[in-house]
Amino acid sequence: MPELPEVETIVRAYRARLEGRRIVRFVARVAKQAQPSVTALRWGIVGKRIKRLWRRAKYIVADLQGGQRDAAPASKVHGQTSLSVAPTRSTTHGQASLPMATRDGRDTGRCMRHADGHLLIHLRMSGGFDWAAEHDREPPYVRAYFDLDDGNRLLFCDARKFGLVIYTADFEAATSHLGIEPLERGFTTGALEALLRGRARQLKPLLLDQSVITGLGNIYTDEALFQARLHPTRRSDRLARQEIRRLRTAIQAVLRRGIRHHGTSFDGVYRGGGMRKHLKVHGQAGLPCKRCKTPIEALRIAQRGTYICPRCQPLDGNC
DNA sequence: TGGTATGTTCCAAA
DNA sequence: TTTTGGAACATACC
Repeated sequence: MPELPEVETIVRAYRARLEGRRIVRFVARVAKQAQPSVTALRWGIVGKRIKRLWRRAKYIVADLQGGQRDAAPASKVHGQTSLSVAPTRSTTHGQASLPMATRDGRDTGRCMRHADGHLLIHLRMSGGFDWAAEHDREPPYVRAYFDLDDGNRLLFCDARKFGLVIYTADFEAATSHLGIEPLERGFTTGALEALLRGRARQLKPLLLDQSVITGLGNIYTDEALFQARLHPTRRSDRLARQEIRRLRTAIQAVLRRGIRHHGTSFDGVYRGGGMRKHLKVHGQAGLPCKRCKTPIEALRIAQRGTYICPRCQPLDGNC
């Protein structure tokens, strides 16, 4: 389900009911989906208030604020004796200690617990949110949940278990691998030109690379390349300035259109949006191109199903 | 049964 | 060094 428009849609839908709420309990049922660990995540988020809910790339981000003396239920974490030491008066200036392990696994003893910090959630292939109260019985695939101070329970559902729930005290470091936001001011033709000319890669895998441009996934990449009339295997450093301008415009247009329609429903996992019926090439193999009536072709590029109009998106020449 | 799936990461090969 | 291909992750669906 989730590319930028789907994540943005979820953020907008949940913002009003999450901002200002305090997380009073966190349960993870699949340990590997909680990072850096279930214990560290619980320690980082429980007792804190969600100051702001927003999106960075395909991550749902909750800016956290504060923490209570009894915030982390340390003594209730069985088998974690190192956590049985409750936060001391150091919480008065916003920090407490948390045992941490180094990369090679040694316990360094302690590091600082930040009063604030950030909760990041990545939905990967099949993740999504839900409210417990909206069901008589628990819906399927609940992998984690958050109890809030207003009595509500936010569910993190994820059939394929690829999604991630992350706590970080250093947001900059945690997101330093991410590229430019395509809907922000800085995403100019010049900025895109620099990104494209700086490497010699095929367009489609380059657009899917989150360290270059964030938010595009398989569907919106196909749509953007179609709108820009560019073949997905064109080399990034061989586009004319005019083609780069078209590509920038197309990327922003398809993402904004996706947001406007609340994203794209797909394979029954995500049922939110209506963008599906506005797709022009993705998943349309054999159907006539909306622009020139040529049948849409299905290709395999970078191991991803890829859809193009062979006439509108020629490998060389112009449409 | 086999192929495919909206994402990401890691490793090997070119 | 950079880029590409393949596999892996876990599960559902056609």
